[in-house]
Amino acid sequence: MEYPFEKIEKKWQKKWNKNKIFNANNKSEKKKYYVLSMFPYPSGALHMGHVSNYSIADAITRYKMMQGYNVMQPMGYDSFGMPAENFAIKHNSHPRLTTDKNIDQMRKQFDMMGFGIDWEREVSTCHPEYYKWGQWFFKRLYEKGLAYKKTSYQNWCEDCQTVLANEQVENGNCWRCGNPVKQKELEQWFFKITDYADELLDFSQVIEWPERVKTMQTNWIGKSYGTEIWFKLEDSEEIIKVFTTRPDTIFGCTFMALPPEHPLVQKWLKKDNNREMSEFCDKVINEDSITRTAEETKKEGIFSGRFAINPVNNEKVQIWITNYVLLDYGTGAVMAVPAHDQRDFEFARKYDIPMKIVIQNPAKELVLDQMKEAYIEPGILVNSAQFDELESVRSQTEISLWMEKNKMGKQTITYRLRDWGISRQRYWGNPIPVIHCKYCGTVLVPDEYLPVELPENVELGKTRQNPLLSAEDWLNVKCPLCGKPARRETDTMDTFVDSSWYFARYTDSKNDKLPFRKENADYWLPVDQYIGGIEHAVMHLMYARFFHKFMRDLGMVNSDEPFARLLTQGMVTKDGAKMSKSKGNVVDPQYIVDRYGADTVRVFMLFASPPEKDVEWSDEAVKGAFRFLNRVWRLFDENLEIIQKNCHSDPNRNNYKISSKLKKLRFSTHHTIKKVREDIEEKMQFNTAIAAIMEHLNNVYSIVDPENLNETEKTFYAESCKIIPILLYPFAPHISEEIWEKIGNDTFLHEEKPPEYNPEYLKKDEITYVIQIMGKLRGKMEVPADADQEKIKKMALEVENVQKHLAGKTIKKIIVVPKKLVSIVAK
RNA sequence: GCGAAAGUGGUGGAACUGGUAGACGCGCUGGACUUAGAAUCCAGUGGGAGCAAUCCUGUAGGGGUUCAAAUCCCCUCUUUCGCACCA
Repeated sequence: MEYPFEKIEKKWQKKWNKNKIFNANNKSEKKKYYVLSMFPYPSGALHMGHVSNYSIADAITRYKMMQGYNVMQPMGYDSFGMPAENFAIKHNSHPRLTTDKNIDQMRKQFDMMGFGIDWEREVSTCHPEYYKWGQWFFKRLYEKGLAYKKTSYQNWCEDCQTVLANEQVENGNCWRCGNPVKQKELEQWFFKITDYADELLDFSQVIEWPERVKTMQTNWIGKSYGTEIWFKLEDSEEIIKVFTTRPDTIFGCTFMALPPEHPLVQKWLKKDNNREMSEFCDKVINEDSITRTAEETKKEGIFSGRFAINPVNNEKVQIWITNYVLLDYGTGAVMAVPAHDQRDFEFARKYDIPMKIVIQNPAKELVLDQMKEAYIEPGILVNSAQFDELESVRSQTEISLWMEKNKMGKQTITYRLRDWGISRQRYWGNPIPVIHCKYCGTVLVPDEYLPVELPENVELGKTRQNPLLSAEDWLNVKCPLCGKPARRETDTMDTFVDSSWYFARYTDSKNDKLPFRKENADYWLPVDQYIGGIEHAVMHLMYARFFHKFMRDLGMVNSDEPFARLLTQGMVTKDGAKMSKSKGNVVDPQYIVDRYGADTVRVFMLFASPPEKDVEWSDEAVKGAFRFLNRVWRLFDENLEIIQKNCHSDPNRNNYKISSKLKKLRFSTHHTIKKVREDIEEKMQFNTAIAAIMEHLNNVYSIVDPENLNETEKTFYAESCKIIPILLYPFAPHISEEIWEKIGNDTFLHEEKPPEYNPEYLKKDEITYVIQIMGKLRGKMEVPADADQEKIKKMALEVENVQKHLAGKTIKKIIVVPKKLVSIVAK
């Protein structure tokens, strides 16, 4: 007989709902605990990744409630974005329709899983009540000089008249029409995240973040110290600034490398009318960024016909236009030192550009003709005028200071991090609250007119350009300053903007005067436990940190970091691969819940592996989880009366002697309490916690005749049963509540404190020692707990198998590891 | 190429600051119950030798430190993830 999971789960979901136990108060005597899972994109149905993510979050939520915290677990939807727009284009519908439908479905499925969500705080980023405040933040950023416009190159499809994301470029062609993708220079909005670069490198205010996420962000920001060097052009007063981390190699610079996008190159192109040169530049620029940055791409270049002057020795160096320099890193220009930089070396060999050794290898003298690769190690400076014979690493500061003094350059810091481009030429996103006026320029929409609502009557799919251009009523407005006809900005914001502050909105999600009240934010923030996929390690998590710091600088929050603890959970795989429609290995949670119930799915997910690791889906293992819950159910079903009668009295009250079997069970009870609590509280390792409960259940089942126990034993037996629903509650809440009620309680389990273990019951009279001889296991023995070292040694030597192995050998040393083993060294 | 993490039975995974490798689950084998199946229960289960006690071997591969290594160090291989012509 299977336990009636369907009835039980519905019953308790209703009860929780009715009693609003998951609706968190913004004021409380209790300490707060904010549990947040990354909100989902409403793709339609819940998938296994969601189930895994939210099962972890819910286990933490419920456990923290038991510990007496005022817990908030909110939920919402990251509901703007390309998929909905693409779907609408394809099916000639509207993104709002499908989005709302998907959200309704997902909300139902969240409830079916029994997650303890505070639905009163629900947000959806595509609702005007929410996106109004994204626009509000845009304005604040603009006012502080942190939102600005600049041109940048984008993937562009001439035929569709639209910008394409990298994922919409298929083999260099547009995903929709198949025409080749070009690079187009466009005006785009940016947020100046680089202003916060140094602070984003500082992780001292986060309590627990995985090291690797911090490393990834640190590398992404990529702070490097170096020198900016100013090269004059040979035939003009113009200056090219280069950035280098190796000023010690400056005397070895034999050419300069510029990207085709460099403003000087663009200028020369117009001036020279050199066909070869402009063809080369066109080719490089028009390669989409994927191809261009691929490792296999060959280094290519063309001589610009111009020379620059190396300021340190006034030597003429050729200026080359190349495909391997990036416009937006450093100063967008490179001083090439082929003898000491591998990329420059390859390039120089290919185009027969001279090289010069300026750093000698102290171990083995370098000879130009024999070099097969650049020498990038430290060494001794040569051919470097007054710096000859200096050690290269130590010479760096000296050379930089000398250049600074002689106005040839300066010491500087460069970041790999670029400003955050937030412009999207799409409909289904948050409109940028800007109006363009011929006379007044860029004008912000006044706060009282926010939000700039998305027009509903747009032609999706008919016109190929940004649909907002087709909404003429919306597009043409009067300038708020001069009242003359003007046009709205048609770019919408990157959806990462919406998800950069939602964690704060949850603290006051219905507020229509402000994004949120400070008192609420100060009470709840930072998020105590954030949970989500590792794929967001850099982008989302860094944008959110940036926003949080900005909100702090506006005085809206008083914390430095949004997320105190971070757990990056693994993905759900099947047959060793990520579940995806294209691979056809998707398992639908709905089907599994219908068949086995939500508790089973949750237990499986948490039991299959530690949270940060991938979970390999297995139909068989799910049955195992179901079997376990059935065994729990049956235990209480078959022994209900005896448990019910005895579980409410203190097991220590009577003092009949108890058998060694019951002592063992008592040990199991208290050992399990200790283990489960440690696994959850210290390690967040739910798989071993569940394993411990399973083991304990096996121990309880080893008492086959509970009716025949004496009164004291019965209470210990009942205690061993009673802890099961309590410990299981965070993982399988429905069945636990039902059992809790069955054995005669009228409270909810989240009101029950995690049980305490009694250290007295964990003490053992005898301890098993292992005996090793020369590192090999040779015997075991039971030793009284109070035996001293000498006695333990003596006992070990008496063990028969030990004696056998010691025959004919002399004992050199005996090591006793207390409560563990005896190790004998003998020859 | 750079950076990070990982590699343990047939399988998912355990193993505290080095101290009985394989907890718990799945699968498999044998048995009980059953007309039969499902469900359930009992026993066994890294490989090899042996009736057995026991012994040998074993945590990707190779070396090392140690009384003792899955764990620490060095080298190699593989996989996964992230980033990438970063000057």
